[in-house]
Amino acid sequence: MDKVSYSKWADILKALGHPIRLRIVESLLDAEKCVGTIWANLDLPQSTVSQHLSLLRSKGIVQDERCGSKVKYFLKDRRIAEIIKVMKAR
Amino acid sequence: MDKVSYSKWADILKALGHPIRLRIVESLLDAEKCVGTIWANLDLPQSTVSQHLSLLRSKGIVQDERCGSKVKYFLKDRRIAEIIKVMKAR
DNA sequence: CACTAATTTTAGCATATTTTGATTGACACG
DNA sequence: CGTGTCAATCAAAATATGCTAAAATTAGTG
Repeated sequence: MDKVSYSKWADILKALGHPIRLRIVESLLDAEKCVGTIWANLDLPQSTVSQHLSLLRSKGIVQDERCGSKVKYFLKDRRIAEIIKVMKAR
Repeated sequence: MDKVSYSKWADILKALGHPIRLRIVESLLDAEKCVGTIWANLDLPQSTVSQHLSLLRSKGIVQDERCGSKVKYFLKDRRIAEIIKVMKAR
């Protein structure tokens, strides 16, 4: 792995390395969801959820798409899903 | 994934989410190494390396074993290696 | 024991991250 | 346009992390 990859992947892993963000990402494994739906599962202030989404977006882990008055989020990199699959294995 | 797993894996991913620690872990993929050898590849103060090793150890990512005056480190959880394999894919 | 090499630990400081209320922006609808 | 809903951003406080330098530990050797 070259230097760029090290810091890129370190950034990605760091972004995943937070319980709330990990839950958000896992909730997007099977389907895209809008912010309100993600928020509904998390018992946290709306701004907190939005900040975490913003971080995940800035690292290229998720992508958003406006859909009328809502904003949908979905996973952007297939490998993220694979990493989570490894974690869940046994 | 249950709540305990979320915070456990978030901790693990956070620990991996640092370029130095990622390099350390990657260097242990193929073989165990003593601190001096790990240090030699990193151009950092020895105590800094030791602190990163200590963190990786506290998260159960690596394990150490004293061997005379040296201390060897090796990966403890096979799944960590699998996560890195996913990262390196393409 | 004294000396050296290998490694860890501690302490302090600078930076970065996390959280949250308040504010702002975007959109739909009457 | 005014209002309500959904979501992003701002700003400030609290907390956590990373690094350096110095001191401490542990083991091997004469």
